[in-house]
Amino acid sequence: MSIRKVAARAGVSTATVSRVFTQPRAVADETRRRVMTAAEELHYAPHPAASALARGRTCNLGIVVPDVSNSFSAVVTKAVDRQARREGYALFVAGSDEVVHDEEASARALAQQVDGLLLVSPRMPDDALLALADMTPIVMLNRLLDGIPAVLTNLYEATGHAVEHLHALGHRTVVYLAGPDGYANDVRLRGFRDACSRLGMEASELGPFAARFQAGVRAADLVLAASVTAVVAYNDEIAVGVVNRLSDRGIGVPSDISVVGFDDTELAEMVTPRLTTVRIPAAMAGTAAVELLLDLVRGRDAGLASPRELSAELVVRSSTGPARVAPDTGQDPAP
Amino acid sequence: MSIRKVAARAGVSTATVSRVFTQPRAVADETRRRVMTAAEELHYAPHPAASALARGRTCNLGIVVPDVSNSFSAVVTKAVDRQARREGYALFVAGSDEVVHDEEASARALAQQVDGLLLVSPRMPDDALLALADMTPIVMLNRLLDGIPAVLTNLYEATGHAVEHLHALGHRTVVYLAGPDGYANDVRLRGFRDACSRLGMEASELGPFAARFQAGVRAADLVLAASVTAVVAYNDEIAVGVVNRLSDRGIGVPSDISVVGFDDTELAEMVTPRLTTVRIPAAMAGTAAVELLLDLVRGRDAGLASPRELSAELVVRSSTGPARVAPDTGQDPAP
DNA sequence: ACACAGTCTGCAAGCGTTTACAGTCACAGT
DNA sequence: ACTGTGACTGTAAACGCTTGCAGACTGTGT
Repeated sequence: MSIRKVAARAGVSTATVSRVFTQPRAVADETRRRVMTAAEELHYAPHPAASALARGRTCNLGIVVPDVSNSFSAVVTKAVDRQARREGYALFVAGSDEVVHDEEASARALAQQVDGLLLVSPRMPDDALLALADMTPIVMLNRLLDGIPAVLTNLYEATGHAVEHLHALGHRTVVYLAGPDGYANDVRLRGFRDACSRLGMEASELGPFAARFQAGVRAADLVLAASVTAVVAYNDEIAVGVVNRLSDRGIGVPSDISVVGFDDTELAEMVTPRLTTVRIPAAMAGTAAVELLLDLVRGRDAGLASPRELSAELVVRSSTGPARVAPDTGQDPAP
Repeated sequence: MSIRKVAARAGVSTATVSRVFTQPRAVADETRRRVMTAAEELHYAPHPAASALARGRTCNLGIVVPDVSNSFSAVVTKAVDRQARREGYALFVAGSDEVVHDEEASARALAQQVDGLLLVSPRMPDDALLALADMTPIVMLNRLLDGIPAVLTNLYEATGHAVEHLHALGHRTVVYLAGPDGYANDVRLRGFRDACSRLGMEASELGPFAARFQAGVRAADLVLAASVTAVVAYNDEIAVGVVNRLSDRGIGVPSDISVVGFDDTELAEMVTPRLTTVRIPAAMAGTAAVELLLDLVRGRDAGLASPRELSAELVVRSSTGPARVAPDTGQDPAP
């Protein structure tokens, strides 16, 4: 089942067979048909490794995500997979489990055998990223670094909207539940702090927490001890953990405490109360990232200039509501 | 950065460099050190495609899942990714979106460039599977076919337990919400039917539904029209959709209707009420599947004999409870 | 008739590794 | 001194495909 057998059977040279599969129009109709027939009869399919070796490209892409089973990552991956396949590329996936070392190792390993690499919320140091970018084209999601194309969202503003929303509901003391260190957390945190100080709200922070449900459950008790009326959580999973634990302890959401999440994963609509959350267009980001990446792969120098920015937006549902009169914080609202 | 440059720099032949990377102990210490130094200085790393071509193996595995962003698939994928990496393999992922044709196409495409393939709940016809198995070693999850190794769960029994559980709670009319056609649905359905008839329960079926939340929402109204007191749903997502919609319509779960899901995804603990569900050990299945696959790849003919069976079990939570007196079904219980 | 362009095909040299085989060398045994 | 052994290294032929180059052929314009 090598190209030679097919060539022999069709009575042509291997070059012709190769052309039939890579540039069909360069071959006469009659010849092409003969070759195709022979190929089918022999169940021939070109050998990807050989092809990759000869052409210097693999027609494979790779994606490295923090957590394969995280809903946000999964949605991104799904979109990427879809778009990649549509463009004729197969997709490697690797999860780093938030471990920087593994992330870097996986990325380097994949870099060898792909035409381009997608890094979702990478946490490795800048120079590691630049080194990677030297090996293969890369595009990042949710990370900013000069010289590396990226797809971002206006999360800073959207976080501000979330805080404004809480402020408008009468909340004056808010806590931010941090996720794993990194750009993704930084931008949320900055948006949170800036908005709070702009609006004169009392802002505090807890964490970092793992971006998981159980971490949220754990966080809830800390939140309660912090005497706040509102919580902004790093992502939906943490937010849901908080909500569940609060409910278990008899604290009403949003009657006693309001909770805001991030991502707008499917989860947000499934839990009770439905989660107010900052929607990040994960699927769109995945698709856009693949397009950007393929532009690079194909030599168009798009995107290096300025990162592509998508719009995140606050989705108000039922986990946020009017603030209760603040618990004994010792300070009254306006006189 | 080819092996030749390294060889030149280290003053040895390419064969020696190659050996340093593939069978280090076949090279004298001193030589090995020289080669390593040269390699590092040149940032050399072996070219995977060339290596694959020469050795006939790629050190890549592939997995095809019905839906990348589905929680169950994602957990399996995560475990597979982890185990594969641990064994020195990179992982291709492809989602079929439940489309049989895409599933088969993806699988065939991947089969070319992997040492082995994992098929999660494949829905393609038997002969397509056998054809695939001719191209590359494959292992299936949640599908049974003579001659192809698989990892299964005793879902038939576990489904029986779910029905018994409902029966014990006094339920006599149950509906099963079917998922996409295929083995996974079949085994649930058989377990459901058999248990119902064994226990003398009135069983009905609706569907098939897509294995998604929204499909469950839609199903809920059909359930209500069917005048049953209990529901067994194809998976957790559908179950949660049902629960949510029922709640929205003022129907209590479990006070009015009990709901059972499948998979025991993280979701099950996050929603209100927490979901009674049949736990399928997804991560364990993924890990086991990789081990089985690698046994095959490495030539051990394990697993062909009988599929590896893991145990699924009913996890009782709060979405099931004592049956209400049945609505006007026109028939009384025992006289 | 002849030159020329255009279309199609084949030749053969890679692409970067691996590995069977053979060669070299040092050393131990006789 | 000679052979045998083992440890190490090099030679060179694959692996299966791509592609620049050139040759063969057909048809057109003059």
